Amino acid sequence: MTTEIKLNKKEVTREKNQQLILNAAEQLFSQLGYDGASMSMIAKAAQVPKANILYYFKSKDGLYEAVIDRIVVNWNLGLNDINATQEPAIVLYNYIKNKVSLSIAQPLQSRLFAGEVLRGAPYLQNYISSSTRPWVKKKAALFQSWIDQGKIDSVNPYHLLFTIWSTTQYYADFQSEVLLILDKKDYTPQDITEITDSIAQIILKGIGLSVPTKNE
Amino acid sequence: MTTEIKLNKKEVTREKNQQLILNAAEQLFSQLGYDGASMSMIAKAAQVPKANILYYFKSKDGLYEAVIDRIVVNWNLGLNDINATQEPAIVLYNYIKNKVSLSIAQPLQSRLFAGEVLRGAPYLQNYISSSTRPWVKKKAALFQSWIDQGKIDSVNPYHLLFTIWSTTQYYADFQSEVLLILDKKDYTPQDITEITDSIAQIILKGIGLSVPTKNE
DNA sequence: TCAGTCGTTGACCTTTTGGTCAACAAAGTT
DNA sequence: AACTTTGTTGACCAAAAGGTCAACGACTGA
Repeated sequence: MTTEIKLNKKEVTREKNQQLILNAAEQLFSQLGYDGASMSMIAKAAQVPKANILYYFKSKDGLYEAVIDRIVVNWNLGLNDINATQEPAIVLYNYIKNKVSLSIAQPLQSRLFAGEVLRGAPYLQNYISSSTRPWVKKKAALFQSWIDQGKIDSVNPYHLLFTIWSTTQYYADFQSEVLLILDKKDYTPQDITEITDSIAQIILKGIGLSVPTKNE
Repeated sequence: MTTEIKLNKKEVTREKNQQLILNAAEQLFSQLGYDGASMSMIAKAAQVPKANILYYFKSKDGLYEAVIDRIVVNWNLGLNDINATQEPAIVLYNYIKNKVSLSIAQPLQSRLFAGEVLRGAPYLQNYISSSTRPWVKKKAALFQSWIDQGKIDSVNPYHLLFTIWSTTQYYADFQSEVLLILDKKDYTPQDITEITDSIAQIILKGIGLSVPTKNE
């Protein structure tokens, strides 16, 4: 029964090497896109022979899918942030705050994902249809119930969600443009606070709420 | 003096062929990215020998830059939409409406641009620094003056602009995701109205304005 | 200890890449 | 008509792409 407990030396190094490769691949795919990043570049970055990557992941496609799978798993962990039991203002504020933090903390993943979607999401269609869509549907229903109870203004729940996503992801995906315009080298902690506040203020007030004061 | 008036047969076909090539290149670069689209694919799509493209544009880089230049020129035409003389609500509403229309009418351009920025904007840095940044600065000053006059709420003007950009572009750049979630094949005219209304409602109310009734 | 499995890797393969070139066609100039 | 300039294009090239393979190394289990 406990077959997965004993980790051979082999299995340990296997896991380690795979993560090493995935890290390098994530970095390069995010920076250069699927076609822009070559197997030999990834091999060099991971300090591993190219043939070794092919041994683990079968093909470039396989590697790319593995990279995306890992991101999706990670992101799913934080997806259920929207909790129905609290007040709308608190729920939405926390969701926005978390999304901004996540975007800025993990821009590579956000950008890789964005690049995928930009090109028609060939590797993500299944995931979006089977995971994201039902999740969105549930949250849209929650928003609708808030509307029906008069807790928030009447807005299309889907577009409300898209508005939150677009504004929060923008700072990761279009980081280079934002920083160029703001004439900065990086986001400071103060920037992150300002971004969160701006977005939260506009969206919350925009649907008839006010930003919650600090009593979570 | 009037050397540019007489268009030789040569110059005419030159212009025509260049536009043909640029159209094909725009399409393919937008769909597949810089590295994903190859010269032979573009040549085939434009129904022109590959060597001919190289003759006109010198290199793949040259072609890419030409494609981007054309887009930038087109976009600049619509950039000065924000007009200081009218009421904030009307100005912003029209700007949002135009941006949504433009995004959905010209998704290829929006996505090509987005792909560029995503990868660090290597070909756009100069343009952003020299054109976009000053423009943004001016508009931010206008927003600030509205704030000082108490016409709109106090929000960071830059982030207000980023919010407008992100929400309006989202429907072009992430079209595949949006359509998958909404379970649609294309945006309908009604969708466009709903998108515009949602965004305008949230953002305008979010800064203390109300959506203008139909009297431009 | 000794098979047998799993992992490692340099050499090698085919295909495609961006790009060159030389020979030729077509227009403009005199 | 002769000459020059500009455009056209198939054949070609070196480099790099993704991927295969066979020989070898290292660990495990009996």
